[in-house]
Amino acid sequence: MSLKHGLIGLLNYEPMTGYELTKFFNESLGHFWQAKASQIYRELDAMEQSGWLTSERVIQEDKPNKRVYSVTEQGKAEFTDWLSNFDPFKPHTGKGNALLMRIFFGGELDADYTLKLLRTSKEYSLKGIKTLEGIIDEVNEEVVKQPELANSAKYWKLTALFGEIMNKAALEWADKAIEILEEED
Amino acid sequence: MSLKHGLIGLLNYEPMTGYELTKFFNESLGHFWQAKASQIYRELDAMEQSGWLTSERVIQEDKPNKRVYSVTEQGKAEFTDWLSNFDPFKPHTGKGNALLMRIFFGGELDADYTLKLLRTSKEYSLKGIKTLEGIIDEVNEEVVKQPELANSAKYWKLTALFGEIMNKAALEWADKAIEILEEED
DNA sequence: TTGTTATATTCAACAAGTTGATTATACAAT
DNA sequence: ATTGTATAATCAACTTGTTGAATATAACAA
Repeated sequence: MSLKHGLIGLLNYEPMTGYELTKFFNESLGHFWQAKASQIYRELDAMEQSGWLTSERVIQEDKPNKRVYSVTEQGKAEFTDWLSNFDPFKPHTGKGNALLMRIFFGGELDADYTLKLLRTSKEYSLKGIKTLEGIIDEVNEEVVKQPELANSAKYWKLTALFGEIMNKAALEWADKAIEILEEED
Repeated sequence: MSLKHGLIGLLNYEPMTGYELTKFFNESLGHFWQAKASQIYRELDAMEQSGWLTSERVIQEDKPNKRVYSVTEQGKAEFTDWLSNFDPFKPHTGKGNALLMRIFFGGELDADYTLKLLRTSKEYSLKGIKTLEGIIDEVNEEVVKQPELANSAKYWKLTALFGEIMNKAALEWADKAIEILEEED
């Protein structure tokens, strides 16, 4: 799971309450991953149980009291571990985009690491493009054998085309990202 | 949920067993949505409970016996309903891509419907591009205020750039798809 | 005869995410 | 007084998805 790690990543910037985290998370990583407050509070609790976080009750007078979470050494170790161990070839399960989550926190590690990530991601996209072109060819062959499928097949190919275009875009992005990271040396 | 509807969609082509469905699903829609056999059998069971499917035990001599699922009238109604009611502006939760799932089964409806879907999807992408450009601007403003964020911000912007490029690609895809669907009139 | 592959299904446990309501405090505006 | 808004957190129920094993039948090959 990466949500937990995304939360640690943000708490690493500065200690926060669940309330603040919820807003911060959805504002910063929100364009590729959103989480509900109820889930975030639950994860926070679980991470405290695991010893990744500690919390402290802060009494307020102008507002309701709050609980501020901080990352422990163990939590930091876990985060760095998560950040630096990524296999883009392992089909990413779950909802969000674990690659982007790691890129987001790229500033915490050497630029070299992110560059490596991006280059591996390019290979992944290249592989995807080939697979999808293969799928389109297969569908075309099927239609030769069963011409009555032609109409349905048109739509099937549209979804494969989507994948192809998206993989090409991901490739383009990785190239631009590499350029941006390399240019300022 | 769309997995259920994807399964009905395939069963609509022809009645199948859970075993066949699992393979068929992952081979056809697999490039944007994958499901494990254990989940598919569970959904099949749930849909039979809901009256969307009926099943029949088929005794085989050369192979283990099997259970063949067929779509009921109620299931077909549910499927058509799902297919023709889609709000691309409702942030799509869950894992797979519900838009693509609908496009995949576009052959079951008027081409006009899919065209409408694609045009709405374009608006959605356009909106996304603007939002992401806005995010990049905001991050840049933040960096002016807090120059020490510059390094981290570089990575944050990389994720926004990803979103921007992806949305542009989705736009490009929708245009091509519209072209393909329109050309053969 | 033993192992392998393909067919076919089931199940328990867990992890992750969503819905929606509820509770509480405090300030500001109407 | 009441309504609205922001802050702050909690909870139960449910849905969706993953892991991984277990069970069973039969063909086929070593």
